[in-house]
Amino acid sequence: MRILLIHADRFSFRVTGETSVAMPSELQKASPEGEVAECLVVFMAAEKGDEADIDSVVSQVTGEILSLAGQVGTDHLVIYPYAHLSSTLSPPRVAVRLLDEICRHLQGRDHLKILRAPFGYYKAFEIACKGHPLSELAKTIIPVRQTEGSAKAEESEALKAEKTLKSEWMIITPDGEQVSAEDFSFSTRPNLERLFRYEKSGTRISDQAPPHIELMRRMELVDYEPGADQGNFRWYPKGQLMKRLAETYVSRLVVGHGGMQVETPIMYDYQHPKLSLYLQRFPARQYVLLSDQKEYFLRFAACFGQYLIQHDMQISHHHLPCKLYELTHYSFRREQSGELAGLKRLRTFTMPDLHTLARDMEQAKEEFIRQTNLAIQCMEGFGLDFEVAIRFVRDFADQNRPFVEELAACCSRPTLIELWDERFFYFVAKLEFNFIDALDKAACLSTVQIDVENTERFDITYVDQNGEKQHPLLLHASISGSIDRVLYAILETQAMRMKKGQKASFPFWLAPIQLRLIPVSEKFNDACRQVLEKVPYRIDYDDRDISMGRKIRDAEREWIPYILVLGAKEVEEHCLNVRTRDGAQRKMTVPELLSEIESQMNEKPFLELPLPKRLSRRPIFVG
RNA sequence: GCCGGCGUAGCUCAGGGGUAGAGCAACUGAUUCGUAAUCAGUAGGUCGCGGGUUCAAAUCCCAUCGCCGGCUCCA
Repeated sequence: MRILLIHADRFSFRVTGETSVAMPSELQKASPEGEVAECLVVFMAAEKGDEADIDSVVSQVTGEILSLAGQVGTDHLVIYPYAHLSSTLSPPRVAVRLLDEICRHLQGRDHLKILRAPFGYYKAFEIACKGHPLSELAKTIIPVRQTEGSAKAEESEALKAEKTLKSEWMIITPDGEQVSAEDFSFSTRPNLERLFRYEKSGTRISDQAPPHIELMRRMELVDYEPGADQGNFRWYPKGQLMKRLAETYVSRLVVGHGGMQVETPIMYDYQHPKLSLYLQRFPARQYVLLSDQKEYFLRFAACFGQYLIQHDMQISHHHLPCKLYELTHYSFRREQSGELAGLKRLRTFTMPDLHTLARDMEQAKEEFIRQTNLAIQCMEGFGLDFEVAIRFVRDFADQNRPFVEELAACCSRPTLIELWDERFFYFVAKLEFNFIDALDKAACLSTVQIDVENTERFDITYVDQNGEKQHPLLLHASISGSIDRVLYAILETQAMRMKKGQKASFPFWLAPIQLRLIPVSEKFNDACRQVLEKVPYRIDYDDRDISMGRKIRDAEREWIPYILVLGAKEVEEHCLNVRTRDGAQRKMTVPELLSEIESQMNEKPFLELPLPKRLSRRPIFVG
């Protein structure tokens, strides 16, 4: 940071216009004009690199100012952002933060009178420099990298709070019985015990890579992309198909539940007064994008976009509960590099995000239960097993016993409860469905939360029976959790089955290839083509010039649910020889086969195969 | 982000200061096949990228990127 200090007999300024980095919030913190008699004027410009250690820059700058003010004997200070002091300016966000901090520190000295000029505006000024030896001083302040102990000083309030946060762990059974988690007999719920130990101590033991990583590549679903930032994957046709199917399924569930689907921007103004307040609770966890001079952050969920819509909506009590839904394609979280893990944790991911405005706590609880049931239905559709954890602020749980018991009952399994003495976050209740993977590690999928803070912060209101504006309660829900993570859970589930010696398989509606025709020899290619036309599912045929045994093997390794072998016998008898994942072979007609499949689709979405139907025409994406 | 391990052909991996290796896949040919791998041949590599040491580096050293694990973290 560069500073220029001038001891003056007189100083005045006034704002004349906005620059490209103007932000309205500055005008609330600083005056648009001002005039002082005898004073010390501090011109300053934040430079690139200052963000490496804000605290050190602030303490050095305030040190310089206080020392000079003492020497020249003045109590009047003018803090004046002046970009022209440097040719390597910091981002505006950093500059404003430095200004704020410096002013805050100086204001701590009661005797000082401080006048602050706004950042980001053109200003006219007049100055009368005293001209004595100490009256002019220019300095360059360089951040001192702090030692490791204090490097975490930037830690946000919320994170600090979480560290000191004490919690109690309970288990509640579906019939409402509650015991301390330490005393609960986990013998029938080994995964619940794993979740509890994992949540309580946070340590894990593993020396292997999660098995879904090999599977996602071998099955040609998803892969790393070395040309992108870490945690940004490439999706091959089969993976992209499964992803779209999963997305379609979840979106249909939510819209069926009353969610009004919207789409909101993926990037937001870093200086937006309301958003930046929210962001400060969780610093340095998002991608920042520089466009022209302005900075934007990439959303980490649909919250912002939906808050901003809800703020502008006209909502009466007749409209509640009011639900906005978005499939956030994409959400971005700049996780630490060491935290990334295959499809389990990405930096760019897709997540369904539902926000429900509720009139009062009764309505919020009602919706909470409905959305929990929807999440259960969703997990069943994906064929996923899960363990339930619910976190409450203790007072809320005490005052809402019947609700807690009803929740436990509708989860119909023993549920882990965490009780917090105080509320440090925006929610009073948070339900999670946790998946336990092949390495006994937990990952959160579905979640439902009651938010008691953000409708006020973002000024979201509805008009009640008396015509008065009220802040509603807000429910956050992700019915499936991240779609990428759903795929991780499906693959891990299959890896666990294989470990037990069982055959892996996808739910029929999600299988990229649902049926494969295998001609006994080239002579039957035509017959295959005829069957192909009669089957309205994702069906292909293996016309490669290789042995039949080999074709069977390849189809089995792709986990294809139905393998149809076609030779002289079948053509003659007008039937199909159907091989299924259980190894059985059955003779069936096409209509018989179709009616069996119909029930397996179970009213789930269907999408066409985005690949050539002839295997001989299909390129190879991975080894 | 920190600590540790790894990076050689499209894939899985061997080699370890002096001519770059295998299996599978690909390609060509033979084969026309009855329920988890038909046979033969051909082609394929700046040994992650960048520096350094050396007569000589895939090999040793430094730096960097990526992957995996642990810590931390997951609004």
